[in-house]
Amino acid sequence: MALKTETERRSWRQDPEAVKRDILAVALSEFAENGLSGARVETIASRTRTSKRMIYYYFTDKLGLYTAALEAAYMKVREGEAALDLGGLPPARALARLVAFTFDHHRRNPDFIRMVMIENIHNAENLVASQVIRDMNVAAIDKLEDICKRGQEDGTFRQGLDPVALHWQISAASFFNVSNRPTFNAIFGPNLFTGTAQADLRRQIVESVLAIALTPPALTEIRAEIAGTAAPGLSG
Amino acid sequence: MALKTETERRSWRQDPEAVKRDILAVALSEFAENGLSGARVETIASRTRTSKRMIYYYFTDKLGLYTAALEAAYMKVREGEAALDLGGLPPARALARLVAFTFDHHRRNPDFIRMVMIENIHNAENLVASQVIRDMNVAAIDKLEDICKRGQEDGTFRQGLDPVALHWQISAASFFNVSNRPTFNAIFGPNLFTGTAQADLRRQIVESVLAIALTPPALTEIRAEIAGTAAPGLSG
Amino acid sequence: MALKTETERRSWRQDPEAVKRDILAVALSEFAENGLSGARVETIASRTRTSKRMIYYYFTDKLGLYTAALEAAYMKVREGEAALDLGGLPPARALARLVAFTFDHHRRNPDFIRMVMIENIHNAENLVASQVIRDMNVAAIDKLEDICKRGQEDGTFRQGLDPVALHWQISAASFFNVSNRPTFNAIFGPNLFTGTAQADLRRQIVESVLAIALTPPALTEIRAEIAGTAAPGLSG
Amino acid sequence: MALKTETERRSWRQDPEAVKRDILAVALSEFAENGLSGARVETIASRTRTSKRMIYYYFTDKLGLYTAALEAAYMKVREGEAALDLGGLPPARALARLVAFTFDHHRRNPDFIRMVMIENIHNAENLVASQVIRDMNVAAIDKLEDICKRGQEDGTFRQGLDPVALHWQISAASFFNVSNRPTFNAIFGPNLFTGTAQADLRRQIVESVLAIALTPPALTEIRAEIAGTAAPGLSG
DNA sequence: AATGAATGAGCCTTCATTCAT
DNA sequence: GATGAATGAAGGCTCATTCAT
Repeated sequence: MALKTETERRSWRQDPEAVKRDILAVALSEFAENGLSGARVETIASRTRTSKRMIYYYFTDKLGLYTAALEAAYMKVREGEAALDLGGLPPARALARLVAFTFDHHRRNPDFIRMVMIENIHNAENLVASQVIRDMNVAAIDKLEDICKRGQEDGTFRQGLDPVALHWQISAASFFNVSNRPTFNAIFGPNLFTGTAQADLRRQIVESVLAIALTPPALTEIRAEIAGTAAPGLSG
Repeated sequence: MALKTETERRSWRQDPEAVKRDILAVALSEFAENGLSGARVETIASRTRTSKRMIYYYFTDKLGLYTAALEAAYMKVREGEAALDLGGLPPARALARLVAFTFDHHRRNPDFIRMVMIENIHNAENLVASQVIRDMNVAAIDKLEDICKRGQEDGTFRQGLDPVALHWQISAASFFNVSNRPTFNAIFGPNLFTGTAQADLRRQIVESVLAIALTPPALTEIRAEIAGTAAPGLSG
Repeated sequence: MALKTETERRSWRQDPEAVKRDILAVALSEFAENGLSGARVETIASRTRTSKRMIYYYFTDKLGLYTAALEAAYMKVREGEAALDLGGLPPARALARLVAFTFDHHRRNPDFIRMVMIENIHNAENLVASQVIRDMNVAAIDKLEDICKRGQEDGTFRQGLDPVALHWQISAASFFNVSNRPTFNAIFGPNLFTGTAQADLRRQIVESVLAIALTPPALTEIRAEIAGTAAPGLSG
Repeated sequence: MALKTETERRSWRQDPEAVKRDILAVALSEFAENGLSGARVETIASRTRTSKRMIYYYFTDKLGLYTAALEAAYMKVREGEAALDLGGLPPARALARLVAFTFDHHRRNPDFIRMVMIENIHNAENLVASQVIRDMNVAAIDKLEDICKRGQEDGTFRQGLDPVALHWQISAASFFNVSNRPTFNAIFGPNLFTGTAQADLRRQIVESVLAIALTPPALTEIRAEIAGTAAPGLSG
């Protein structure tokens, strides 16, 4: 099969990590597109620089490859999140930026969203089995927890706020925006997914989350602030 | 397989509609559980009172059966929604009740949620192909459109409100609450899915949607109202 | 593959039992020749009038086919044994005939011997799992038990004789004669497996078993008898 | 796989014979357990202190390794037999001891028995190909031939006795006792393989062989002898 | 309308073996 | 001598689908 020339092969031989990365990248895209049972090992292999045999050499079986791809998807997204710099922003502004960033980040990573959808179809069985992913996600709301703590200390955030519940709110809107776009689009048309409508949605989500987290006076204040300036952190 | 007595067989013979319903119910549950490629025609047939041949007789092929199951899922859910009686409620209260109802309704119909997830994985290709479903969904926001119109007429709702965008907001939270429960639960634990936490979430979603739709004075007013009474429409 | 004409196919269509028998006969010969892991489903199928797919349709998997073939081998051999008529022979003569018959019967059924060898290599795991075979074998020493009882009643057989132990003696020689012929032949040459040498071996085995079972006087008597007549029942 | 420390490695480095012995021991046990096609080169390698590559380096291919293991099995057993000291025993007693020893020796070497079974399944093809084994086996009945000669010279053994046929008798019982234990046990229960039953079987086999080899008067005599003494050579 | 039998394409996986260093 | 990486051929098995009655 796979007609690969001898020179092509030599170039990446003896670099197992590169081979694994290559396989993983293809696998991620195939699984994201077709699901666990829908993806074909054959197809994955053919899009790879290596052979089907090497997939089994490095990943044991189809499920092993899927799990590795799932982990890779999480890792990639978490790395992107880590790049988010909330600098010395005051809590309210930091939260606003975090929400907007999440909304944009999810839009930029549809493969990750699809992998999570697929995992949910499978009742998160493989995610549960992966200690790697569970560890990563514990750290995922560190930023949010920090913001909440600071906001409560300086009195701008409500007391009794649950960072996990707040994360749920942020995720719900940002995730749904990508995951359910096909059906929503099919039923109600593409209007909501154009540039300006998406910007409106994002603004609304930021608003809603702030309204949940902030005390009324702090909310009034930041609204005035935002209205008075072009929000540089929200562009994306 | 499944040893079915002759008398059992006769009971539903000559009733093609019953046979189709039987097949459809099984198919829905199997597709919802395993996805399109994950579900097995063999398994569906064995859980049916009929044979595999009848599936092909009535539904042509696997995809035909899947599409029919998808339509059945939508139909069942839309029927449930139709039962919602917003009576002569004033717009704000009607909206609050609609949001709460949607949240509860989605929780009660995980199979429907899963079918929609699966459709999204398949880029809504089969939903697009089904005129039946598209028609149903146009009617799905009739209630919401009516509420918006009435709210804008009596001045309690903001101008320039888009019913579809509002529907998006309502759906996002209600859908995500069911669709992503497995992964969310796996990562952050089950706390958010207990009775009281779910009630909190629902209240928050109602709040957020009202905050988006209502004018500030109307919002202040309904908050006072709700605070003063046990909200009877939100139970469930 | 398997170029089988349409007319060929029609002749045995809709006769599932014939198809199963056909598969089973081929499977028995292939497993006996190559062992469980050595046999190829592909090869079995190609020697069959049907396709590989039907093997799985009727026998679930390779192990299922193997077990069925093992059962078939036992069944065939036990049927052959059932044909042995010990009539109203006195115990000593009946025993002599039984031993000689077993020796001959094993020689005539090398496939059965090989299946039992293979089962022993697999620690009799599949035999243990087959209730069918275990039941058959309980009946296998009925004849011998009857002979022993009669012999002890008329005083020609020793007291305290164990039919199972006697069966062991009979089997050991008769089985080994077939099972170990290849290695024995390779090392010591083919002399022992020629017609006259085999006849000598058989006579010796009959002698040995009688010596174990009979009381000294009865043994002396039957030796005289046998010497005086050509043993018609022992030819083979 | 198998994390082996550098120091471990050095200890047997530069000692090719030790490496070969190590491989051979593992191979013997794996082939004996699983047969030729059932054994996995991978598994053998992993149980070894070396790598898979070394197997091919030293033994060319799987069949080469199997043949070497077969030879090793024969060699080990023949060495054990060589240790048997028949001293200056009179022929009848020597024969009795040889039979008893063989019975015990086979019981102690089930791996060897299984290798011979496997060879028979393969029609002794590899044994035939091994000059080493054929030479060894010619010597295997030297002891027996010597006993026969001495017995015929002193008149205690019958004339016209074939040492090979006698070897066949001894082997049949001793071999079958180990080779067919799994199936026999599965069908008739474990009774025959307990300590006392095995002792009975051994005594019976010794008896039978003596009955075949000795002249009637010599037989009577040795029976008296054995009855009068605890047979020291038969313990095991 | 209904059914058990049959089918071919293709899927996941494994095996013994060899290459490059 | 020694090793991890790599390979092609094939092996067991499953899938949606159709045939003959």
